[in-house]
Amino acid sequence: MTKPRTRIQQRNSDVILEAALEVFSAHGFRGATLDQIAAVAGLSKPNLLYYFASKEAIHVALLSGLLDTWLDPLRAMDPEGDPVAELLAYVRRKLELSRDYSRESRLFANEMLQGAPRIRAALEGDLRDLVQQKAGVLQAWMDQGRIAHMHPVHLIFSVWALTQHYADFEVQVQAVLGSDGADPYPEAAVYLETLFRRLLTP
Amino acid sequence: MTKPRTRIQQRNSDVILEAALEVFSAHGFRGATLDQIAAVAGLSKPNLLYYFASKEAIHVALLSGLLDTWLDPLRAMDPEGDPVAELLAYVRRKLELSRDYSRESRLFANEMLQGAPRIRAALEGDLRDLVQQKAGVLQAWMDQGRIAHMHPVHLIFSVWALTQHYADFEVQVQAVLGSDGADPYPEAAVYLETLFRRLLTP
DNA sequence: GTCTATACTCTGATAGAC
DNA sequence: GTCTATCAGAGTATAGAC
Repeated sequence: MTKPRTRIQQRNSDVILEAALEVFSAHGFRGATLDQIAAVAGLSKPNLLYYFASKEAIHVALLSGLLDTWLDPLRAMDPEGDPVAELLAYVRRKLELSRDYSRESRLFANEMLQGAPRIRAALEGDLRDLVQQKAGVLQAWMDQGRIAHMHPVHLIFSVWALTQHYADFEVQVQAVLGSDGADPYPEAAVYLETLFRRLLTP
Repeated sequence: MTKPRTRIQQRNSDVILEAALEVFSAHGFRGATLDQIAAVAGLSKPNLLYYFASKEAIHVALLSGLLDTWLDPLRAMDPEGDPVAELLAYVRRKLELSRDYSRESRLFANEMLQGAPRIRAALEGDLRDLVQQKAGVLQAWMDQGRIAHMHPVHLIFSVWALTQHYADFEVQVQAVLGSDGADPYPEAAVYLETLFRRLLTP
């Protein structure tokens, strides 16, 4: 990862990362080539390697920080708020992430499928800690009878699985929902709100 | 795809496909190399290419037929049976697939993430038709008041997303659920049965 | 900072002996 | 049918001019 100083350097760095996101998310790490990234970025291949030490370095730069963004909606879940409202807001924000950052979702999914070689430490550290902490919050809400009883960690998994599905399996969703290129997200938002409302009501 | 005649040919074909599944599911199509597959299969690289015309041919051989296996549990959902029981049985069988065929699940997920270049036709044909047909069955059950009202296609997506998550994001599930290498599937089975029971009850 | 040219490695596929 | 040896192409990274 480079440490850009000037505006031009910052801008080119950003252009490269944007192009790399496009290519890595669509083809995976090995499937992507520097030629493709350079073409999308509108730069020459050696110029990419002037800003980043290696292909691997570009990939790492993309992944680091992504997990944080990904977990922000969960972090935002307020123990002092209304349980059902907090959870529904979490689901809604997570679905918006899937819609607005679907490439990031697929990049992350690619990494998971391959055993998370580059971010396993973060999974077993920050991610695990945050989930366990929020699971405690959920458990307290259940004990107070404010939401229905269930395994709190699997409940969080459900939010992830159901929302990310629309980004990661976008092709399949489109193929099934029809020939028309209609946006499935409004329907999904309504559906998921209904699902979680029914699930959580004590 | 070769057409094996003798038992030895059949057996080597199977050994190659098993090795290829192992490697492709862990690294994706481009990430996998014939050297790796040959090593796992215990054969030489040219010998692989005696049985299959190319790397691509091995991959296609794996994918074709996989979709069928994957959809069998949905096909088995009986319009004449008890709605809630049929759906819960579907969820249970799908979760068992995730547990017993997690590599196949990841192979499939890899293909989806990259836009399903090799099976898009099947998605827009057989898959779409089956889902639409079963969505009709679900809709009828809802109209009869036997299960709660919701979007039937998204309901099917939910089954897929929730069950496949345990195979595709296995690393993350393990990382979060703990240091102990405990099997998350029994818990998941109980959790998902509760979830769908609550969701479906009118 | 950016480019052209190129070195070098990896990998899919083939040739040909046995 | 299976192997060793090898080719040809792709792809990462570097050298060096401008």
